[in-house]
This record gives sequence, structure tokens and C-alpha cells, in this order.
Amino acid sequence: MNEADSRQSERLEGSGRKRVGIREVAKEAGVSVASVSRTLNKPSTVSTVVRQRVLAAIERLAYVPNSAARSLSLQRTQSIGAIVPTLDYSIFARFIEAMQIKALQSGYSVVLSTCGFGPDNLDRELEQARVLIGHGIEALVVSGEQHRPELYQLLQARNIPYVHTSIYNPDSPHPCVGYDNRGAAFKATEYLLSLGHQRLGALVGLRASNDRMVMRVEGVRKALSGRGLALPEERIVERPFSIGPAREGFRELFRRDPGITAFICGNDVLAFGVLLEAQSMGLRVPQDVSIVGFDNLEWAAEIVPALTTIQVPTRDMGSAVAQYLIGELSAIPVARHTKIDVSLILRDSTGPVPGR
Amino acid sequence: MNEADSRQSERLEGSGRKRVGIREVAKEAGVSVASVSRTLNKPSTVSTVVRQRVLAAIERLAYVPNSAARSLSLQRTQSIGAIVPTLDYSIFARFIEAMQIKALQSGYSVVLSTCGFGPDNLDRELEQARVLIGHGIEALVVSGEQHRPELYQLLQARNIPYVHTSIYNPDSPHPCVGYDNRGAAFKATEYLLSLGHQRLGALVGLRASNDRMVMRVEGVRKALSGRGLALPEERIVERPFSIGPAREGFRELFRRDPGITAFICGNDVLAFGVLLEAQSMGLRVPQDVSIVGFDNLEWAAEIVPALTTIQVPTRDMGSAVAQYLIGELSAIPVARHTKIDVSLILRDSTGPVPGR
DNA sequence: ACAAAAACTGTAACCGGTTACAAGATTGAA
DNA sequence: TTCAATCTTGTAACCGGTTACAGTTTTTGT
Repeated sequence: MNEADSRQSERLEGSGRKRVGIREVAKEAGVSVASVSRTLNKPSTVSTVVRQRVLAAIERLAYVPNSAARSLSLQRTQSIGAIVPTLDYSIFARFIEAMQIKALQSGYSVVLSTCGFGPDNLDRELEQARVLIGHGIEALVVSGEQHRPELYQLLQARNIPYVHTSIYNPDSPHPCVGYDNRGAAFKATEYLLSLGHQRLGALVGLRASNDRMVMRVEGVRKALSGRGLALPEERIVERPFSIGPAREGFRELFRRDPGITAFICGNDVLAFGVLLEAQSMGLRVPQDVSIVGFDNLEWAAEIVPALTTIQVPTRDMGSAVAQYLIGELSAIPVARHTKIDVSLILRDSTGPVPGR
Repeated sequence: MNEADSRQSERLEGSGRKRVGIREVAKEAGVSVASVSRTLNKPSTVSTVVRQRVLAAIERLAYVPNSAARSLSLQRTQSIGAIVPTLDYSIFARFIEAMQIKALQSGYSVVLSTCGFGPDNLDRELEQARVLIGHGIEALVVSGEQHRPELYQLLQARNIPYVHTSIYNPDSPHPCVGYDNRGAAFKATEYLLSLGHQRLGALVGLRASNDRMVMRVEGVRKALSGRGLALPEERIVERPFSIGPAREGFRELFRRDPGITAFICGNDVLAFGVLLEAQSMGLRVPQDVSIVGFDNLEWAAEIVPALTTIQVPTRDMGSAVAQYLIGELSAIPVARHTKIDVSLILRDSTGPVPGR
């Protein structure tokens, strides 16, 4: 046994004394292990005298049950997995936070992973899911509805409940708790159309690895086609979700078509980049160009001009996801598809089309 | 057995088929369970032919090891707990994300909890720690160095390694990975002093439940007292970390003392609120008032004027924390106190004191 | 007072991995 | 060719809880 091993086992055993298990407690209290277990889990099935002797013994020995043994025996780990693209975006952070708080109320912990926004996100997601399943999660939540088929195989083979989130698709065979991305983008576009805009540009995330972006573009197109208009691919630019790339993306869109009067953005960060770059190019917002974001981040109301955007109640979504999964796990009937309502927040970054 | 139980056990058993364990894999591959276990854990001790048959069987049966059983056998859960005030602040989100990614490289998962910024955060932290320990975390990271004594008792009784983070205190008996809050605030204040400012105001978070804020105020005071100046309590206002309260906090500070020429803020969100409110009151930044933030959030460089602030490499801190804890767990010698360097980023929200 | 029912308690098997130990196979040297 | 050293492999005990089942005691009903 080398030094590392000995320090290791020292930690495990806890300063020399032998680790106390349920058998030691039973002996100390002069009862059987079953009585100890019952005292802890179903106190009502045990006589007062036994219960008190057990509790005293537990106290005396500073006994703490081993959760791995309990999990193994019960075949439940009391933990839920979550995979999101990143935590470094308020929407997801709030979502996870709300979900974690809700889960805790039912005694579940949340085990977290991120898969990024990159082109390999589906593979990374699958990989993370393997790790999480290996860690014994009882349920899993993933973003969007585009996933590797192997993911579903893994989950279904083990009968692990899961949900798609950030999207709402009542026609999907998969359960989901989310909002209607298409509808939200449709609504925003309708509003721009009502202001007279006809030539829109879109700055979105990487659609190849983000189905929400695909749906939002579809929503824009649906609204446009209702008026005989269109959003050609050359007026769509994809950029990562940060300000620098967004500014550059705006220049690219403007270069391709300086006649665009309204920019619809994949999220508020992109919108902020567009706003900054437009302003630094001397364009007035909203007099010269209108800008619409998505997510309603905290600062969206505060920047100048305040951003017109889509409000998404992410915290509610997090709670609802936890509730759905816990419902599934406790065999409480829950709706397979839950719609979270979003709303269009009108602020100062949008205005009538110029020259009207 | 009621309906709920039957649905429950149906899930556990997996659509009729018996759950595959290591014994099923062994049978499928025509080897012993030991060989399967060895193929997974010490492939070099197993012949190529056996290894391949085992891997094929694992593939065929879509076998995933049961982590509870593994934990029980090895006496380790391969998970690390983390408690942060909130995820809904980029600094913490990035920290957790980096930590999670680093931990994963060594096969550890991160189990997450939040305790808020409120006055009860220490109690909530303790409560969350209990849950996490109950979940079998092998190590724990907490923010700051102010914690309930019971927390340390819990951890020490079980020999669970832990770190303080977001602070650096080489004199503490507790290990930490963080930055020097006092020093950072000192540096920022020195800079303001060099610009001729003498009358500073501070808008910070709730100090009663946030020792980082206490230290930052100390840093400011230390720099001031070096020049025979002071920061009286009436020029300190505490507000929650969001824009609305920050704006209101600025008004309060301004009301108490309209002669303040520089505002040093507990973080960038507070600084942004101050900036917005100052501007909306007709004050020019930095000609009339200077503003300094803390954290260097993504948009700090982009707002107008760009924010002078303290840059904190939170991702590095997250990695370092994971590394420290994993080092402790593997009995690899690691420094007990790790300092993360921060730097003052000079931008446009600070300028010479007016009238000079 | 006595039988039946209810309440309580204990024994031992089980959950699904890991690994000490023993046994069998292979290699290499003499 | 033979025997020891080395490499592979398998068996079965263990990790620390839970709980079915059986046995014992107490309560209840008549």
C-alpha cells in the first residue's frame, strides 16, 4: 500500500475509528438492523422504546446512513440530470436554478452538464448523458428536440423519463415543457410588419446545432409569407451568441443588403450587438432601423433604446420541468406537453419603417 | 401493490426485460464478472480476446454500470458538491461551468445547489450542504469564508475535503481558491485617488451575508486612509444585485451626499445601475462622476461609456477549484491556498475629478 | 379465559458492482 | 523436456443498506 492509498483509506475510515454502519448501530442499541432501518424510514412501525434506543445509539455513534448502499438497495438515486448548452447565459442559469429548487422540495438533487452551442453539441450531449446515466440519474432534461437517436435508446432501454425543454411541440412523441418558438417569432414579425417593415434581416445562432433558431426563422417566414413577403437566406446571418460576433454579423447583413429596415435577432445578446454596431455606424434606432431581441434579459429594459423582445418565463419553465419529471417518477399523472406562454414586450428599439 | 407502485416497479424493471447487470454481460460474453469489471477498470490486466468479447457484449446489451453499486463497493461516489449564491449571475455560472468541465475530466460529476444572497443564506447553505452530503458528495465548494460552524463540523466528521472560493486568505486555516477582494478594491481606489477623487461613495451588496463585500469595503478604506481620507458609513449603501435597486441606491447615495465624485460598486450590475441613473439625472460620466464596477461582465466593455472594472478570471477559478478538490481526493499534494489574479481594467467610466 | 387479529421484531437474502485469493494457462530458462 | 515464474481467469465474499417472511408478543373480542 503506497502513501496515496493510505491517505485515501484514512479519509474513508475517518480518523482511525471504524466506520459505523447500520449493524454497529443495531448492536449498540441491542436491536436488529431491521429495527434501525425502520426507525429511520418508517418510525411508526416501531415501538417507542426501540425507537428511542435506536435514536440514542445513532446519536452516540454519530451514525450517517450510506447513500450509495441505500440507492443500491432501493434502486433509486434521488437525482435528476440536466444538460443545457451553457450556464453562462441567464436563461439557462435561471432555468437550472428554478429546477434545482423545485427538485429539492421533493428530495431530488440536480446533476448538471453542459454541451455547448458548437456544431458537435449533439455528440457532446450524448456523451454527457452517458456520464449522467452512469451516475445514476433517474430522469433527464435536455434542450430542444434535436438529439442523437442513441440518446433515446439509452433512456428508453432504462425507462428513464426525460423531457425536451425550451420548445413546445404537442405533436412530438416526446414529452416537452417549453414555449412556441415559431409562434413567438411569428408574433414579433407580425408586429414589425404592422409597423410597415417589409425588408427584414435575421441574425441568429448556428441553426445546424440549434433547432430553436430554426423554428424562430420559420416563424418569421410564416408571418412574412402571409403578406407575400419572404426572408431569403442571404438576409440571414448566423453567429455565436456574443457581442463581438453579433456586431460583426450586423455589418455582414448590412453589407449584403443596406436596405433592411428591421433586424430580428436570435436572442438579446445578438440584438445588443446589432444595436451597438448600428449606433456606432451612425444609424439611429429605431428611426433608421428597428431591432427585436429574444429572452428579455435583465438589462434589455435598461439599455438605450430599451429593447423590444420576447419575454420567456424561464423560472416557471424550470419548475414545470422538475414537476413533470418528479411526477413521472412518482407515477403521478402529468401532461406530456406543457406550454409556457411567452409575450412580446414592446419597447423603444422598434418603430415605424423609415420614410412613412 | 397499488397502481403507483406497479408503474414504479415497471419503470425500474425496464419494459419487461430484466435489467442488465455485470452478470448478464459476463454470461453474454462467456466470461466471469471479474473479467467484465477488469475490462472496464483495468483493461491492461485482461487479454485482448476477452476484452473484445466483453466490449462486444456490453455494446450488444447496451450495458451501463450501476453507479450506486460501484460507489458502495469502492466507497466513493465520484461526485463533488457546489453551493453558490445564485446561478443567475455570470460569474457564478461560468465558475460552475468550468468546474464541472474540469471535474468531468477526472470522472467526477458536480451536484449543484444555490443559497441566495439573502440574510438567511448561511442557514440555507448549511441546509443544502446536509442534502448534498446525504447524496454522498465526496468534496464540497462554498463561496466566501463566512459559514456556519455546523458546516465545518459536518464536513470534518466525515473527512470531506472542501474549499472556500471567491476569496483568497492565506492566513485562514481553511483551504481556499480565490482572489484578493481587499487588494482588488484597494487597487481600484488607488486609481480613483490618482485621478484626484477624494470623496467616494460605495454601492455594495448586503454585507451582513456577503463577506466579499465586507472585504471590498475594507480595501477601499485602506486605500483612502493611506491618504488621510475615509469612507464613512453614510457614504455606503447596500442593495441587492439588480439594476432597479442599484438605480435607487444611487439616488440614495446622491441624496445623502451630492458631493461624491466617484462611485465604487460591489459588482458590474450595481455599477450599470449607477451609470444609468446618473445619466438619467443628467450627470455626465466620467466628466461629472466616475464609476468603477467589479467582475468585468461581457457587456461591461460595450456599454457607453465602457465600464472601468475589475476583471476576475472566474473560469480559471472554477478549474482550479476542481483541481484542488480532486487533488485532495486522490491524495495528490496541492497548495491549500491558491491565489487567482485579478486586474483593473481601465475604460471610459472613470476620469479626473471634476474641476481640476 | 382463550382464540384470533394486530403489532412488533429478527433473520437472511438481495441490490450490482469490486477484488482477494486460488487455480489454471503460458512463457522462459535450464 | 521440465519446473518455476508470470500472466489470465474465475469464484465467492464483501460493501451497507432494505425488506419479505416468519416468529413472537400484545391486544381485542366474546
